[in-house]
Amino acid sequence: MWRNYMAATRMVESCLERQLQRDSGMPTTYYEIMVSLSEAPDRTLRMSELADRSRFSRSRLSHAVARMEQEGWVRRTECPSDKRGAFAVLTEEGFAALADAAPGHVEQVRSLLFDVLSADQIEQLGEICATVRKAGPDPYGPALGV
Amino acid sequence: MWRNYMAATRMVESCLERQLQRDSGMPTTYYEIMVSLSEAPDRTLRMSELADRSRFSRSRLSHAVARMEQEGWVRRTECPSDKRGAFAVLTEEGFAALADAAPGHVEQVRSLLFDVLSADQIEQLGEICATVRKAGPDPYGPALGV
DNA sequence: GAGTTATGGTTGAGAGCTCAACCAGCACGG
DNA sequence: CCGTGCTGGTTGAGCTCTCAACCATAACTC
Repeated sequence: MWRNYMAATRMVESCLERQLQRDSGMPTTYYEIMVSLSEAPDRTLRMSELADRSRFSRSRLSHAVARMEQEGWVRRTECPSDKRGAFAVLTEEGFAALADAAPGHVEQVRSLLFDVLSADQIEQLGEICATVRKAGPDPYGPALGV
Repeated sequence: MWRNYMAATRMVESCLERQLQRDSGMPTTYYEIMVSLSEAPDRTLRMSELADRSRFSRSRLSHAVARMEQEGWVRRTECPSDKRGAFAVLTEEGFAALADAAPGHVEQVRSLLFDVLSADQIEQLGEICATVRKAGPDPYGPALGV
């Protein structure tokens, strides 16, 4: 059962990663960051807020945003009220790239998971994931600040 | 529900990776490779066989084994019947390292997943994973030979 | 206010992964 | 046999991720 779990989750993850990389030239990480930004007011978020939402370490986010910035998808601006702080802003290009990537990605998710499961199973899986998530350590990641 | 799924599976994966790396200085990848080897007769497997079992690309496996070899956990030997071929053999040190790592890892799996779910849920999850896995592309990875 | 500690964020080195290119050795057709 | 194509496996470049160290600013304490 455990091996089944590993195999299944790995497969899903791997397929998603591959599809997104192939069709849109971005890792799922970046996709998720852009999704978070796109949902924020002004498509803008503090770096740390963004890190918390996506459950990424600050370091990881910093590297990622650096890369995305040079891709033209994101811009950094400084925070007036706290001079250490930084905002990340999703650019028009970024939004466009996201809009372009989304349908394929969503479709992949559907076809891998939702299409093959019964309504009951989807419900069950939701329940299970919620439980696991709540039971787990929080934050589970590289102790907050890293 | 989808976000729940992502959060939960990521959390599990991330915790496992971290625990293993911290306590035994190896990524889960290597752990799995060694498990496969430890279960094989003579703790020996052809590279390609090993790749198939762990669902890793040949390239990935090759890099991994190279690293593990210089860690002293694995040895390569050549195949007499097919001079292109190579065997990977789990060394005594490798076996010891695995034996050392296993309890903590297993405990982590239990505490993250099995302890928090009801027997029914575990059953359901098993069913779900089996379904997803069978429905997915096979092989899903970097088209066989890469 | 001055010194200390905490917080926001970045940086660099090291490690693993992917992808594409590659080199052997094998197998098959003529 | 000899070429042509497969198969087993390796290699190197480029990318992301982690971890630890770091800098600057903010907040707290006396």
